[in-house]
Amino acid sequence: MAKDRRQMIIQAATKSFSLFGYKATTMDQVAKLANVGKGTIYTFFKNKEELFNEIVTELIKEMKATAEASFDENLSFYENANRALFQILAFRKEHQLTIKLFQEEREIGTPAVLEFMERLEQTVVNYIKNILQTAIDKGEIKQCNPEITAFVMLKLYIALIFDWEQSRKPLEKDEISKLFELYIFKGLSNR
Amino acid sequence: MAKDRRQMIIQAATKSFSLFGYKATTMDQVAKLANVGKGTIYTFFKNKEELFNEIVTELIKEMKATAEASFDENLSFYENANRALFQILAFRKEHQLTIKLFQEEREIGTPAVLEFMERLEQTVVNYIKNILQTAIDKGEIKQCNPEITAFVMLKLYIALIFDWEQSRKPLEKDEISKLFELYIFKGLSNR
DNA sequence: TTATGACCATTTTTCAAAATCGGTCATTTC
DNA sequence: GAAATGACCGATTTTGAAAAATGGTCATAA
Repeated sequence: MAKDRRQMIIQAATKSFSLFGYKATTMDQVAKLANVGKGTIYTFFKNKEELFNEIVTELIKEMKATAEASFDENLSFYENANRALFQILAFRKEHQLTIKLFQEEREIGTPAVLEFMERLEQTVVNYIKNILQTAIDKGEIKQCNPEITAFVMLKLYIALIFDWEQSRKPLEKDEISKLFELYIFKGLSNR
Repeated sequence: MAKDRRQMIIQAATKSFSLFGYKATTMDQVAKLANVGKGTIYTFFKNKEELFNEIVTELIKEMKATAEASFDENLSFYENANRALFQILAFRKEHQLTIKLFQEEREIGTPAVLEFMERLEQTVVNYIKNILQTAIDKGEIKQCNPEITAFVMLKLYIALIFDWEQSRKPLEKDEISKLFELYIFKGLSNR
């Protein structure tokens, strides 16, 4: 039962963060869930925030892996970007930990959680940026600032998936995909 | 001094809302500023929220007028949309009342203020929607859902003006204009 | 050497008293 | 007598001090 204590602690903390968020998770709670003394946690992690960082760093890695897994060399830039963003935002919606943290960001604004969100956004933007750079180099898309473009693509996706359904009927997956193509890729112009 | 009491009250309330926001403005405060008894306010306005609505309705009208003033029949759809959105978001940044209300939305989330924000967004989307519909009818741009498109355009503008400068160096006005043209109008595709 | 939980300083929560608020209406003003 | 007023009311919010809880430590136990 008490084999790899470090793993037990991470498991327990993940569970608690997912259920209660960062702020409402106590170290006593984690210790109890992990079946270790509280002091033991501090032999593996400097403090609560580092324990949290360990977990969310892993989460971000997983998200990146999911996005990368959906990448297909033979598909167009647009197809790949669309897939990547969709995977990432689907991940957000499906994993209890990210759901809880998004809620905590909005409702409490816990600094550690805000930092995580920034890191997450930066990671996504960087990933899309790479896809963009490749497409630019291949001449598949116009010259453009990859950082700003990646940023805009992410914001567009968030607008279509999250913001739109704040007040209107949610859009279907392939509707979103079509709109994404229209706005960012093809452009509205007829000339 | 006590000429048009209604105007005095509106002036005083506007000042107080601009300085302290909706929640932190008291009816006593407004009465004092307007040099009237508190009861007098209630002979003109049903309650605090209606006084507020009167003022922000006027504000929204002004914004719309500013946007409409910058409209030029002879310019392209892109030019007009860009001008309209720029005017509107510049208005936001320059008027003390909107600045304060945006802050209150983020920091407190006062219901009356949230309602105003929704109304504001809806008005902007509707206005852009009209410009879009005209451009579609003229065949200047592709067939598209004008509501979603207007929504996306607004969100893109907000992303470029407000969100980007949360963490990075603000973009210049003509940079934003160029990016807007690139993403929404021309599209990234080289094919 | 490693694990632990009683312990500590600090922060957060609680909760009741006090203050403040939006709104009313009997009285005053013109 | 119509319009204006501010003392007043019930409801909500703020305050502040006591109590509880929390992150982190470290002397002791395993």
